[in-house]
Amino acid sequence: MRTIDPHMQAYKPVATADAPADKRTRRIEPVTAADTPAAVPAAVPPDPKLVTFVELLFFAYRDFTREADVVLAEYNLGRAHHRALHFVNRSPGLKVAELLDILKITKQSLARVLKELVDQGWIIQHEGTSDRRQRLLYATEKGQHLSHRLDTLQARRVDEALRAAGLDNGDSIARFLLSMTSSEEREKVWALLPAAAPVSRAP
Amino acid sequence: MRTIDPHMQAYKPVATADAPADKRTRRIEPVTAADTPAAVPAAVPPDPKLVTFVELLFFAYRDFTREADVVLAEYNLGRAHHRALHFVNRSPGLKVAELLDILKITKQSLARVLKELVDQGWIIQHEGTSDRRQRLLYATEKGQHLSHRLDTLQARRVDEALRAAGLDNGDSIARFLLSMTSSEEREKVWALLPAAAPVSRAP
DNA sequence: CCAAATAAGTCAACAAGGCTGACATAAATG
DNA sequence: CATTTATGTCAGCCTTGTTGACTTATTTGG
Repeated sequence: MRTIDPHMQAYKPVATADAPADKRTRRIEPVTAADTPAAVPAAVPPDPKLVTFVELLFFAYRDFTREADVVLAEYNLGRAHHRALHFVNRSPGLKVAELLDILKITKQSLARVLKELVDQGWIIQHEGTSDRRQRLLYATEKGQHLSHRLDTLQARRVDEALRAAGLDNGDSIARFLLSMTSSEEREKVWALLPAAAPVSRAP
Repeated sequence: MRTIDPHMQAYKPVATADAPADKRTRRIEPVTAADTPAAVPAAVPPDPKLVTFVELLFFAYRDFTREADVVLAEYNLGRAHHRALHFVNRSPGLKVAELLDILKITKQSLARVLKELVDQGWIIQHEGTSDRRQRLLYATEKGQHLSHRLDTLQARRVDEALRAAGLDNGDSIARFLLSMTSSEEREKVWALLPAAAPVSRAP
């Protein structure tokens, strides 16, 4: 089993074929055709209109990220570097632990990327003043320039899309996207957004 | 076939001056501060409000995909399998070439994933009727069930987000997302969407 | 009719960026 | 002073991308 979360092992084979299957705690065993017979009443099919949004999100993200990739490739950097640099530049003095919580990757994964960013002079680390164990992260001038360049590229695309969608004010879209984040994360994401953010109060 | 690599090159030294390296894979000297001097007029800084959308898109996608991962892990499947299965189930009889164009990955990458999906009975391939070179892709009943389950999961999240954003009708969001796709791709994406799709005409 | 183009598959090697587990170090804290 | 915390590191593995160089059927165009 692939491990996404440690607690995933909890899913264990359930019931026999005639066990009433709870939709959310489904079985695990390699599902054969017999496991999903026509006899099991098919759940209400997902609204095609809603599925459209899922697909649009995929296509939007697919193309959106590729644009920055081209620039990053000039410097032999990848998306992982981009994300780290962006959030560091965005929040100067960010702690490593905070960055980890934003990116939701392991510290070993981040370490590899961060090491390259530091070695190549995109990011510098300063010892924390109140807590000298901390390595506060700052984008160098060079790092700020690159981050700025990438931000501009992506901001332009967002701007064009907002206009194309006939929206001078994208508040509804911001609220939609914020609501798409996990509820447990929403407050943190909201807190991270700039004061001028196009989202009002979190519900 | 593919011309853009989303992942970047190695940190390995490339080509001497007489070896005309591919533009995309050329190793570039570490950019020093001198490469981005103040003399180059600093562009207008990106609107923080627009950058917010970039971040929200990141967070939304980050959490959105993790939800399906949990289900996929039960079957030892990954996101690559999910994407392939989804679009096959969505368009029964899809050609391999079409799927490649949707996913924007190489056929070698797809082959690996597709082989597993076929071997494990999620997808079957039929010889094309008009063109017998084609291997038309269909989700098996089992594959349809899984795809349906994942779609339902994601559709529910979209639905909740639409409601939370106070939108009974998400047309503006659909238009926004469609506009976020590359202009060259937009027509194809639009054509793929179901008739009931919440987007009117492409401009 | 046959040469060339096309649809798809395959082998081999490699890169990027995730992951786990185990351990190291310095500083803060009770 | 023992323990916890913030961070770093080594070693190895997995998924999913990539290139390049073919092969096999089948269709198509001259």
